[in-house]
Amino acid sequence: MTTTSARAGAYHHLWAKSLRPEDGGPWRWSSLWTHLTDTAAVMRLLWDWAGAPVRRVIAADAAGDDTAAREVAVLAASLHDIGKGTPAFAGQVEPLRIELERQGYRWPAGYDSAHSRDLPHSVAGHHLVEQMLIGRGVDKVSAEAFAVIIGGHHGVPPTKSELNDVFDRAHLLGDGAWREARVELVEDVVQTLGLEAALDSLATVRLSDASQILLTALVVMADWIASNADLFPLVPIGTHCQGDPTERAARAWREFGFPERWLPTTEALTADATALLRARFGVDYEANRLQQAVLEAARGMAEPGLLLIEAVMGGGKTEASLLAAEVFAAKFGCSGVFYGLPTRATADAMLDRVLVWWQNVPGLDRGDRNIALRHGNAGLNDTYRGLPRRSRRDETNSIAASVPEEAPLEGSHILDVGRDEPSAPLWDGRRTMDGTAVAHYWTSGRKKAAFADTVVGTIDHELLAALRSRHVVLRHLGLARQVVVLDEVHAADTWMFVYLERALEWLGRYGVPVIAMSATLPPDQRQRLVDAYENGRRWVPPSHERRETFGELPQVPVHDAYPLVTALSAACVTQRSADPGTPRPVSMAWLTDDVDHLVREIEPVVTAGGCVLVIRNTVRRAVETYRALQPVWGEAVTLAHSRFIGFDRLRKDDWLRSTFGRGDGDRSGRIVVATQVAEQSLDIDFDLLVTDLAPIDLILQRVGRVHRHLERTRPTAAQTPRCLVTGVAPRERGDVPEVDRGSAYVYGEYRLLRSAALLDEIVAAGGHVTLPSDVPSLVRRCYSDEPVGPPVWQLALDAARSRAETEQAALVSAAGVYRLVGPGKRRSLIGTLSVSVGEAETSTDVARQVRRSDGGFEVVLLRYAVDGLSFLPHLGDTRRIPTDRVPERDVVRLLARSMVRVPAVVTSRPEWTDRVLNDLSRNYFSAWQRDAVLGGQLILLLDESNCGTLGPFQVTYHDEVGLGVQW
DNA sequence: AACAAAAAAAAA
Ligand SMILES: [Fe+3]
Ligand SMILES: [Fe+3]
Repeated sequence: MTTTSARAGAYHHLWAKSLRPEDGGPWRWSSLWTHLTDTAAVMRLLWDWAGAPVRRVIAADAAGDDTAAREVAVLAASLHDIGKGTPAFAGQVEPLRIELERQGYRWPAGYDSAHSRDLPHSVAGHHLVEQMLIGRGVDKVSAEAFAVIIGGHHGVPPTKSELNDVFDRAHLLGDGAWREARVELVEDVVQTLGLEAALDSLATVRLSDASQILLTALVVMADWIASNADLFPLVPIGTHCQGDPTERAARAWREFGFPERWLPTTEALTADATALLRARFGVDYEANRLQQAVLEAARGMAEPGLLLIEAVMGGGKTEASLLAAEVFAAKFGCSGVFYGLPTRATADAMLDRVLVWWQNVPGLDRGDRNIALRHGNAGLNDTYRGLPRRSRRDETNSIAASVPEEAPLEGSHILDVGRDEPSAPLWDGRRTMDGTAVAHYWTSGRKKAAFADTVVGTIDHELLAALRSRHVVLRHLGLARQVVVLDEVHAADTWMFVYLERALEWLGRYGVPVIAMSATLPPDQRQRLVDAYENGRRWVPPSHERRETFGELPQVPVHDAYPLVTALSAACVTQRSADPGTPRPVSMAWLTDDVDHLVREIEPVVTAGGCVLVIRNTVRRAVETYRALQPVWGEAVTLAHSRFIGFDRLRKDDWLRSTFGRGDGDRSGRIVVATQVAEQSLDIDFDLLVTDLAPIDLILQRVGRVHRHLERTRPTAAQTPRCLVTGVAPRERGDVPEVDRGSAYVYGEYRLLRSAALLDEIVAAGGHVTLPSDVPSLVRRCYSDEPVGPPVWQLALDAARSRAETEQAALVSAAGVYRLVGPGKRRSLIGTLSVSVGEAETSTDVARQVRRSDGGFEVVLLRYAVDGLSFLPHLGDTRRIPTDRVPERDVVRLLARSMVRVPAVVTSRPEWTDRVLNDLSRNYFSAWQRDAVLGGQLILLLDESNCGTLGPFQVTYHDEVGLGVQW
């Protein structure tokens, strides 16, 4: 439906998109007018999708007027690519440039299409819009706050210096015909969409930083939709797209088939807890005390806030959190849930449970509901892949998902895309072996994942909202629509906590209800979470020059209870405790750190048919212990740690679960030697526990593995649950312990000494702890600085403390370099993602990551033979693996399960790193790079005896011992 | 020259 140039006015020849002809077909294009009006019309539709919380944030800057706020959003969308109306951009495509020249446009002498990079259209657009607003009498601060949405519509807002440079590049901006055309274009667009009032409103609307972020994200999303050539087809050059933009957008939106957002009912606000539980999860049992307490707490929260649930694993927390999430969604208008977990494996498991809830939870919405799984290997999850790929409103109710495409999009060559932008992404691409960034993960699911109503993923996807990274605004928009649930918060280390706090500030600012679940937290961390959320919530409209005075931050009472439910709402903290369950006494004792003593303790238990778990703090110690026990007990000894390929880890986890889980496993006489992998979420039970000294919370977590299943009958030698703590050099009673060096590296000497002092106390008092009632006070004391231990320890404790404080401070400051600025700190987003070279080089620990990397890295472990690559033989798949193309799906899956982490030693010196990377670079297969799972992965090849070389190191792999690195 | 576990990484 096109005709030859129907519209008068030279501005109609400005272009936004062009399509390079394939096989010599005619050029196609989209005029700037078309693209701007399309994007603006899409924005009007997106406004409803955005949901109440997002709209409230933006409307607050427009005197609470939702319609006025929407029109500001539409205006921003209608101007987003105005920077394409410049010689810098418009000269890039020859045939379009020739047409423009015919219309009277002129290019500066010596213009070359490479000049477009000197003035990216986003930066030009920011400049033009800011100048236009200032010309209309808008003050500079408000003008910048609006203009930066245009400046940031490609994911990175411009910096001050980039904006200053525009003044020196006026020739690329263009005057005369260019300026006139832009003025006419804006007039036409504004009139077409009825945006006159919105334009006038900018004189009084000063957008806050939060609104700037959400509006930028909405513009990006509208732009992506309006740039989809299936929904908004390009037309042959010389013709113009016909039809009313609003109608075009409405048709496109229907075709797009985006599921209607979840509109929760008010049922959860009043219904009985047990009735809700049964209806949402299809169970027949009654709601427990914790679930009731959580539901009550959520109902009692008048404003969006933070709900902190400290309780043991398996206490019905997941169900409790989703009931609370439904309450919040009903109260505050959230469209779904973000459920964040610390690992991909736990996220995979959670998807199944959240799916049940998502299918059962009632709503006023009709049709499908959107859900996404968000983590690196989401594409390998069968549940996720099994969900319908696309949804249409007229089909029956089902869950729709955005599942990654099998293969990257090929054959389309949209030319304008980012052509005038520096090509390096803000994210440092994966370091590849030939030194160039080739890490192109491409899946259609990835981008859509942020837009799903409900998302299950790794907690990283919440933490990433606090990282200075390209398109971080999309993460904000996604989360601002949701109730955020974070599980196993205690697992966050110092580095992650830095990001967790900042992310909570922003969530508090957006009024996003947050449910955080954890084992007992030290009071200090509890307070910091509350402070972060509350600090974000306390914002001042940017039009107010003076900062309003708020009261003191609410203090969280120190309450040694477990389980404990802490609720922050409207600047008030309330706490509830729930039923702690059956008290479990466990006897605790020290054990001398050598093989003889260990054997002597294990022997009677094993002989009597019991089973033993030995947890070591380092892989080295675990392997040593395994090797020492094997001569005595042979096959009865099993080793578990993280330096196994995924295939073996799954195999071992399954075996652990079936052998030591509930039910009758073949557990008699068995010994498991493990690192911290056995501390994680496995529901396994042993008759005796031996553990290295660790911070007390982790010891208690490990203690949770001994006599975990109360109903089980035990051998006489293990009638009482016992935990033996070792990993400390022999000492006289009362002496300062000398902790193992590796343990000190992992946990820090200070925390270990404090933990040892508490254990000495326990032993001196009879050698018993009672779970869970003793947990809170022990955790509190281990993580505070209050005096512990006898007087002779104090010197050592003080020294260790000051070292710990120095290290902690260094880590926090390194982690903070790439952290986003908090809400309310800046008037505009200008430069908000940039980090100066000076800052970035303050320490070698500085990294643009939400988790600290230790220098180790993952490799795919494969066997090399003359006729090609194959899997390690014990995987039982003898196929040769093709390297000239992306292998079949099941091969890719097995490749993903052939991954193992190489320890950090190999990169502990730059010269080794170089040699290691050099070795790995030989196994670079360009055909694999376009696969989402394989792209950028490092490959390590082993010979027939499972040996390989990595720079100066020899590598071995054994399916029962794991990866060994020797030198 | 020793030292866990865990995750991330495309655009209009
Ligand atoms: Fe653009
Ligand atoms: Fe655009």
